[in-house]
Amino acid sequence: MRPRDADKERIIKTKAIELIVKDGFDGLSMHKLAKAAGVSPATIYIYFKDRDDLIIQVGMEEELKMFDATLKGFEPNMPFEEGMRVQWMNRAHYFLENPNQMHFMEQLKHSPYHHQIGARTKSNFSNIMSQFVHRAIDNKELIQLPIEVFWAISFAPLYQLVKFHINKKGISGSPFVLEDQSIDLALTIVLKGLKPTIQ
Amino acid sequence: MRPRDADKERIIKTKAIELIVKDGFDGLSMHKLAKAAGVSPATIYIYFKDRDDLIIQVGMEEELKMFDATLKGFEPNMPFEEGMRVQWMNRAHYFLENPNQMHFMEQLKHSPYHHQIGARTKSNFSNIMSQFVHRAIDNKELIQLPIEVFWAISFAPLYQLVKFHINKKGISGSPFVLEDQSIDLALTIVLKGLKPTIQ
DNA sequence: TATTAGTAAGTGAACGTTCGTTCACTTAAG
DNA sequence: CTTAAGTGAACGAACGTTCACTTACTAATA
Repeated sequence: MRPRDADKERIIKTKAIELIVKDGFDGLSMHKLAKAAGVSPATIYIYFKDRDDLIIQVGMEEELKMFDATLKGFEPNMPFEEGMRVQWMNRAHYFLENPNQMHFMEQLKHSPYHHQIGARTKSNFSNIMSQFVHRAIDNKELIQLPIEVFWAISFAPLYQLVKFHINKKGISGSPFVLEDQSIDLALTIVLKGLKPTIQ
Repeated sequence: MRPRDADKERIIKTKAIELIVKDGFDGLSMHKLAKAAGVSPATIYIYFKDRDDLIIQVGMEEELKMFDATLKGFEPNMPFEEGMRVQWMNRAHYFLENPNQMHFMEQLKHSPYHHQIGARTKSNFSNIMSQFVHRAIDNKELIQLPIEVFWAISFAPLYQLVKFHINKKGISGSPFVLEDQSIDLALTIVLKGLKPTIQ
């Protein structure tokens, strides 16, 4: 029997992300995707059940890739500040090197597809983060707070900075480039807010 | 001559937001919108040039409404902490009371339409914020930082918390409800990070 | 005040196009 | 030879938009 061409699935997924980033979910038609990937429309249906399945599979894969990149060199029992620094740098570099993926995931996150991608991919990751946070609180390296508040303060600023960078525009539309120096500054401020005051 | 029914435009815009929130930009078809609004498809084209124009007009209107709500009781020469508190509470309440609008704007912000909505609506707002920030820095109520870093740290956490609330899910998909207490805690942490350390 | 002419609001059906998906078929590798 | 990969053409449905038409209101006229 004839084996699958391993590249086909890869290029379909890649082009799907490109099309979505360029034109939104509106812009992802199976005909356009087929043309962009250099395959027949029917070929896409060998790899994916339908359009929704394609989007969800791509979304799940990208989410897992991002979690992987995020956790590189990270241990939940690391000292708080060190762990935060590893996470920030991992995320910052991954997103800056993969702007398409970042942009795609942000669109996905705010679309109705987000609900269908799931708990399964996130649960392992959030267990690790939960361990990290609770250990840091127990060690008095981090003030006591709900995990969502921790998350919002810890990472939302970084995501916002990366979004400014990817859009190449800051507030009011002025040109913006994210430098390591700004990442450092932002992380320092966040840590200052999160660490217990020494008494 | 026959005057326009003022309600028609209103209901078309409202239903457009509802449809986009429910099904994404994919889900906004002119036929579905017409049916939802109880008008003929052709009627929509009396008020809007085409589908893109509709989305952009709705987006601009919502952006202006949000800026308005945000700036209620706010003065750029307010003391830093007081100004921050006003902004946080304005935004929090506006979004919590208008979850559809919030959700719509977040989808818009991450879509290709965002680029077409404009500098014009944002520039006035960001001038005011810029004044506020620079005055606070001059007064040593706020450490020196680029406006984008300020923005990311100041407001991205609030937006993230509101998004958790609107999705009714926190990290790892566990149920989440945003309480005033968490908003206060988050703001306190943010302020602690942003204010100069007393020496 | 009653009538009417003028005009833009508003419509349902229809346009051509593009959509997601399938099918009958060919190709290539085990 | 068998089997699944891969195809181009074709399907009905839905898309954005327009058009010929009716409706309802204003304002001028009588």
